[in-house]
Amino acid sequence: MQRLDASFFSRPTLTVARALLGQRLVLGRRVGRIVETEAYLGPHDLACHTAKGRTARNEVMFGPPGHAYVFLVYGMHFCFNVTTGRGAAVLIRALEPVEGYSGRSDGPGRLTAALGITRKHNGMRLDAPPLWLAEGERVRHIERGPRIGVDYAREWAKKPYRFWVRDNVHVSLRSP
DNA sequence: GCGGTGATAGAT
DNA sequence: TCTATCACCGCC
Repeated sequence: MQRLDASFFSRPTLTVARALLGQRLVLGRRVGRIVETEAYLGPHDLACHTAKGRTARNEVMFGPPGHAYVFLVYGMHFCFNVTTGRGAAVLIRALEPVEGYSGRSDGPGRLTAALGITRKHNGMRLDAPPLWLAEGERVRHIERGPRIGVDYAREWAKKPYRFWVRDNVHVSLRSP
């Protein structure tokens, strides 16, 4: 499988969020195809963690693009993001299983559990094993809508920064 | 629709 | 130190 490299991640965050659809996320022998993403644009985006300033938790988002930003939410679920630099990142929300694991990987918490992604992967580069992204197949139809669970972000909550593969059954079910 | 769960950040 | 809050999920 062909690895995605720095030139892929060093583009505008919305571009990367769309381009990640159809690509493969690999951890060890486990492989999933990305079918749903959300863009978090940086400190000016009130839904983005970096909107509250630069902290130890979100530090990796200010580093070079193409690294993992992993955090724990609600005390039990890890969320996996791909950094795009300058305080921005793309949340991976759902995977279609390809090989190496069984069970569901629709939803940010479920996909990290399915692949075995935890806090220890935070800050890792994504262009080399064990955790990396590989070229997948082209996506025919992309749909977009508001991001999930960011109602606190006022007008930013309505912006259509969530992207998914049309009619794919592995897109997470929660309605906007 | 609501509770479980714990790290985080800001207040005290 | 205390407390509100949180890119969620599973069971009611």
